[in-house]
Amino acid sequence: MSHHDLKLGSPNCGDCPIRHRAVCARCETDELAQLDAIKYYRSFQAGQTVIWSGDRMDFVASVVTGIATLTQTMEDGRRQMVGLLLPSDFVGRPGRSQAAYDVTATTDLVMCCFRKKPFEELMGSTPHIAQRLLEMTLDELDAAREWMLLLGRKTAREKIASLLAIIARRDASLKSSVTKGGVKFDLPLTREEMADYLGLTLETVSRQMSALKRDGVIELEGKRHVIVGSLDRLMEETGDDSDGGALV
Amino acid sequence: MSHHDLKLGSPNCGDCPIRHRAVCARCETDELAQLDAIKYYRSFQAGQTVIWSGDRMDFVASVVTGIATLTQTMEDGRRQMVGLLLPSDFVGRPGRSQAAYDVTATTDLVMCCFRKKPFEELMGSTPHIAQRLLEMTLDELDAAREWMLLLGRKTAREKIASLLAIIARRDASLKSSVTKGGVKFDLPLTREEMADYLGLTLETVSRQMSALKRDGVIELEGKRHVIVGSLDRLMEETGDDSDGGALV
DNA sequence: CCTTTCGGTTGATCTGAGTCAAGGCGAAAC
DNA sequence: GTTTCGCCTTGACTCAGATCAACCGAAAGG
Repeated sequence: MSHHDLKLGSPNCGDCPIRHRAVCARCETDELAQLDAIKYYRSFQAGQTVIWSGDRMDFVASVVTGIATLTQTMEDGRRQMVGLLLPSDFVGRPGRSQAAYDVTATTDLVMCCFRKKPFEELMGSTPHIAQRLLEMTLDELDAAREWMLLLGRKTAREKIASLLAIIARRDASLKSSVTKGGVKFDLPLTREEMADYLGLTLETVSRQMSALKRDGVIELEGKRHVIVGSLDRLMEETGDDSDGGALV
Repeated sequence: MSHHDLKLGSPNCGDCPIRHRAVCARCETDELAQLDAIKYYRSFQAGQTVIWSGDRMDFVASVVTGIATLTQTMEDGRRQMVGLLLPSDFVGRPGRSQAAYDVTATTDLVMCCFRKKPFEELMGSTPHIAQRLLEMTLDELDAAREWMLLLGRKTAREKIASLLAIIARRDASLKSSVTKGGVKFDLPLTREEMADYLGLTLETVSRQMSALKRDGVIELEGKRHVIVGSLDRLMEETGDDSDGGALV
């Protein structure tokens, strides 16, 4: 990871590279200065709403620390999570003035915001940034499509296993402690948030978590701390192809 | 729509603007020539596979005429459509050498392909193209997120109505014949393809189509030709907010 | 012309996940 | 220390959509 990967992020993004991103070809240090000039930080407490769908949004931002979610809500209250923002992920879109989704902090959250107008101008003059953004957006589109398969075709058990695998994987890469197959991590989501992610009810989430525990796929320490004995065993439950499908 | 919107497309893309896209700021005509130099056309018959997931893919492309789908398939055969490519839509991603999804022609199809290597180089030297691509990708991400809400939270009836509304809307904008509320169009998808789009079985699709007919929301002429008396009535069935939610 | 095939419809039945409802437990509040 | 509240679990029952199966009609192909 080069210093360029930090461009849209913050001083300590180094802690939290979820996905590896390609390194830029050229080095123009004044970009950083220009970005610095229009950036500011905002903090939110767990549970706080960052912005409501439809609200005026005059910034774009990237997550520094913590976790945020994008959700859509139907008139009658049915909710579907459509984005899970981890450190280094990006929110907002150049050329749009209203938020399209509810953005909520699920943990304490720090975001690095860029005022939209100057950011757009900078994007026009600095091809680099559009390219980085394109790359990130394409990654997110891939994630969304994986997610669509999950929502449309997987069983409740497979959905849960898939979500646990996603969290385990990112947690492992974060701590870069590739333990021999056993992994421990804290769930950053409540049962209800998991349900909104997976298109299930919270009762079904709870039942399937219990079932996976009963069947020895996972262990639970309290409600939030998960221990996965064997990641391979967990992966068997996801319904996914065994070969991780790492497309470059 | 300016001539720039056609850049990644083909001579007759003018026929098929599904979504309006912003017009570029500057006019550099040699871009067109450069793109022309690396492009070529490929035709496929309805039902033909353009490329299989995992296959080497040394081009990126955009749809000129016809419709293609992106689908993911699980080992046991469960299938989920994750993209519906209409004229002017883009496939492939710079910086990736393998296809991530099955791409299939559902109607006769003409694609405008660009050899990947030179396209990437061109993208490096022409900021313009990355910006267009970013914009298109963001649109697709939004569509994917709408789709996720559909897959995760809508009932079978709402799913069908939503799909019909999507097709009706694009068909209307294509023919730009904004009839007083009544619309006719041909379904470009089989019941099975609709099912793969919606995360349902084909039987459920068929039953819900019949139900919508019985309830006077739509009429059917043959199996494929749909008549929607009132788009508003159809929209009521989708579960979506009434205010179209046109975010700029 | 008959037969096969393909896409579609419809019925009967089954079942996975939703719904409704009753607790449990731990942390914060009083 | 006990009450409250938020989050989670579990049970009983229901139901939307899946599954299995029969059948229809149009087009293709011999």
